[in-house]
Amino acid sequence: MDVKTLCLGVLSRGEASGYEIKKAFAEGPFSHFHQASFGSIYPALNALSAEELVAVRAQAQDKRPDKKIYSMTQKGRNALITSLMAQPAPDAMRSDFLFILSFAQYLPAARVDQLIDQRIAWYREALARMEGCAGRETVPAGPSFVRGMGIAVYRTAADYLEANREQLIAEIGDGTLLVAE
Amino acid sequence: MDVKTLCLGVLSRGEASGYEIKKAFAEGPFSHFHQASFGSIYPALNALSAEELVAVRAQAQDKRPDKKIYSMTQKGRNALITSLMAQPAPDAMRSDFLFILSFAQYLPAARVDQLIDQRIAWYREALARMEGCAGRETVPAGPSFVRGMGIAVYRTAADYLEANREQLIAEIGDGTLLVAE
DNA sequence: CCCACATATATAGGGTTGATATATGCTGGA
DNA sequence: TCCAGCATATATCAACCCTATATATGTGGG
Repeated sequence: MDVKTLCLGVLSRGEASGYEIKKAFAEGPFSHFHQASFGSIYPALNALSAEELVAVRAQAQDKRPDKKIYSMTQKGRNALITSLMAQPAPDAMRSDFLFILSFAQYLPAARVDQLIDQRIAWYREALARMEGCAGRETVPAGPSFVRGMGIAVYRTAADYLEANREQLIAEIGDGTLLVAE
Repeated sequence: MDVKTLCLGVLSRGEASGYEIKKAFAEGPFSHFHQASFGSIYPALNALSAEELVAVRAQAQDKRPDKKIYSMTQKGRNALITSLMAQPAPDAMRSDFLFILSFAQYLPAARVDQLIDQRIAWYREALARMEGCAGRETVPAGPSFVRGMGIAVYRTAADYLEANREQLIAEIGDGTLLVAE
């Protein structure tokens, strides 16, 4: 699933600028299962535009770069459906947090404690965001299902950290550092 | 967390070849929270070798390329600890599956059904693998904690899919395709 | 009052993935 | 039995993507 397809997906929900598409991945409804950066979004929008899968409309702004508002064409809609029908790549998680924790026995207990604190806070914040954006208008079945899964998984993760952190801290004696300072 | 650090992490558990490191990310104990490909592992091992963070030992093999067995040096051990003490990058999930499902209302119900089937099977298989590798030898606190979290999260995900799939299928009428054909 | 942040687009540089190349033994289905 | 596909084992390249940076300015908190 390349960034071009991800952009088409966002645009299928309504017109948007590159900046707004970025926000959809940073904080919006796609944030818990896909991300994309400016460095890939802007070239992708140019390519989509060249292929006529999206249309551009420049909105002049005072003392700012013109806002380029993109909207999906019928051709783009067809291309999106085709991509959605293709076999999805296997899911992938990347977590420096879990990688680091898998070496917990070599780290100071205070450090492990702090990392878990931060991670729980992050999950709780994400959960508040995801649970908060309910209710306003009727949500279609797809987004509702996906959102529910995100909430269930995040809640499990946060609960696990809270339930098992003390045991982990207890088991890693502070004297087992690989390097003494 | 670049691939060099990930390789050091694998090597901290014992010497290994590039091929074996790849397997640790594809099916091994790191597979559910990090991945790395040959295209990044082999250059990373060369760089680590040049920096003397790992040592290489060539094992001649019959009618096969020599197996290069890497082992971590004390310098490498220090470098790993330093990396583990740095602030971790935020966790990220990439799931084409969830992206596609968030457009479920535009897809044929049979397709959605099939995708969920595949995904549940994938989770169950991963769970069997993760639960299976228990018991053999005493597992340190870090890996045990991380493994437990992976199991908890995967089980929640699989259970959610099984509990909510029928409702999703029921809600997406098959006549709402964006493209006929 | 100033620093940090939000808006808004764009690009260069560097890291990663996925596909491909090379070479061979083993195994399961036709 | 034969062959296709998979596992072992290393290596490289193009395509893709992320991080950091550049540019320009309004706004809000300390």
